[in-house]
Amino acid sequence: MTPEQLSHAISACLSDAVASGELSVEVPDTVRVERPKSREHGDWATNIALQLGKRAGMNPRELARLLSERLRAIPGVDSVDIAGPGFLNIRLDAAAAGGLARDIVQAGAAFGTGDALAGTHINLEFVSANPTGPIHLGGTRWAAVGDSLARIFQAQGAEVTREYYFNDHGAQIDRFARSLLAKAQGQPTPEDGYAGQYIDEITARVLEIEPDILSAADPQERFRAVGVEMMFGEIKASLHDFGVDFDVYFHEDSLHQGGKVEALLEQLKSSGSLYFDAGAWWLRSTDHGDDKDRVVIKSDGNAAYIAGDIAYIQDKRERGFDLNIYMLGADHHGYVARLKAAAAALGHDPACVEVMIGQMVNLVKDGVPVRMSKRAGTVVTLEDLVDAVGVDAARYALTRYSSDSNIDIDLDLLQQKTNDNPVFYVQYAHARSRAAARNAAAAGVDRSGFDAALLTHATENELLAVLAQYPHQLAGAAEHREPHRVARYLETLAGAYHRWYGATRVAPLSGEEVTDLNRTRLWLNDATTQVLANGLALLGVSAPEKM
RNA sequence: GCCUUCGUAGCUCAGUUGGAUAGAGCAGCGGACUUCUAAUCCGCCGGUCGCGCGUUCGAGUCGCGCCGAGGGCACCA
Repeated sequence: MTPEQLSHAISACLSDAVASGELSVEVPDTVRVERPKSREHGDWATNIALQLGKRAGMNPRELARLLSERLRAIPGVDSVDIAGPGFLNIRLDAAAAGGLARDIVQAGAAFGTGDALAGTHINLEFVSANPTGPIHLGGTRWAAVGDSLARIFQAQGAEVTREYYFNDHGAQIDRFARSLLAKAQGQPTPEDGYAGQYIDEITARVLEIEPDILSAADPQERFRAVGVEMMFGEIKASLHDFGVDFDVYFHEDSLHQGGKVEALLEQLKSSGSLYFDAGAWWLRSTDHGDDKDRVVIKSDGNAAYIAGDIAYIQDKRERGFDLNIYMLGADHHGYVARLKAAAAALGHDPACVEVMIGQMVNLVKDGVPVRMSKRAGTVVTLEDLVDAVGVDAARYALTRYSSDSNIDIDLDLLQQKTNDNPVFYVQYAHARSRAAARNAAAAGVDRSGFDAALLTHATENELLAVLAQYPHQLAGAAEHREPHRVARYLETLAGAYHRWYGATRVAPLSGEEVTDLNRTRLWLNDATTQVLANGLALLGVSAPEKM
């Protein structure tokens, strides 16, 4: 019996009590069932009596008593105790708890998935780094977190489009092109230009493709066209090697081609969505929490940058997305209000725009923060990180922390102490369970028999309980947009598995006969393998057969 | 000044939407492999949850005010 099933059973008990007239309260849709911190408090606990006591006008302990009598009658429930102010502590019999092992194996990759987001079309925009250089650590964090989040959404039934917005329209692209041109001409980096080894490399490659580029009519334009395309290629390749592939690479330039932005702005002007003041046209972003309204059309008649954002949202809506999520760095948190205001001006519900603000990744060297500067060429890139620790460790390290917290990356430390990375703890649990299965097979243990009542060891009770929490953890990760919950859960699961492994055996000792206990434990072993694999897949981390 | 994120063990961080005695890893100390992987496990040590009020049966979690750290506050893109 899973916590979900128990939750439903408790709801049914509440409804029954209402029907019999012993209770008068609105029965909630879901009853929260938790794993108590202390094992003395049973397998599962609920505080539902405390929550409903006031609304029902009843002493919580009395309400708990009504519930406990009904719960005891449910098959699989071993005992129900009332504790403290009205907690219900529930114990299941081993057979009821152990059935989960078989359920998980049979569900396979589908175990843990849900339908909370079924039918929802989500546009998830992340990374979106300017094509003026390689992806740095900040972008790498969003690549890992964003891709994982996309996988988590899909596991809840959503249709997800991973989108990358290329800012290839503005002045920073010109600076990039000027930097390439200057390099090719043997001149120093322009005042506001970009420097770094990658500039040298891109320049050299452009010259290789177009040897006569410097004598072209407009060499800077040629460098812009070829160099930017080359940078796109580099970025896409790095992300692909990182296990992140976008469905759509959206070019800002495409919004401006054919006067689309201008036409949309005219429409907004005439519909009264923008207002005119002091020679400029403004967006009412203060309605959505901004400090001040934002200029959309400057007094010189040109569109401000935000005009592109407005057109972009409109484009996304026209492509049919219910939910448009922007993953931005903390240095862009001021964009939240204007993006929501943009949606509102277009006549959309601002709730269709959701902005996730993630904190910064800092580079640390010998315990001292180091400023990363693209122009100075001191950036640490996605490729640097992968070269140092590999894709699995890099993705895991970036995904296991809440996006709300800053993270410090010390490249030297990561290189020296890779074994401290918890990813190995989780991966090892998977590899170990696979080894246990191989050995079991060699000893003649198969899954022909299953008797859940045999799973009585304390570590088995614990492992089953942790396994049972996976669907809820996954749903929470999707709901809160927090992939780190999956990583933390996997660490807990790996711990429960390692303890079980140390305390029991799947395969019989040599000379012993294969029993149903061995077979049943193989189910439990394989169930753990499955959940570890399912969770690691959501993080984009491999689940090795051997380590 | 305003907005925003953070402040939990020596260090890095969780904390299941307000529950019972606040957890894990690392670091430190002490144990466990003549049988499925010791990249593991067990034990010990370690806390005024930044500070103060408030909300209520109950606060690390919610509200307000301070203190401290990071990031923002353009008719730039």
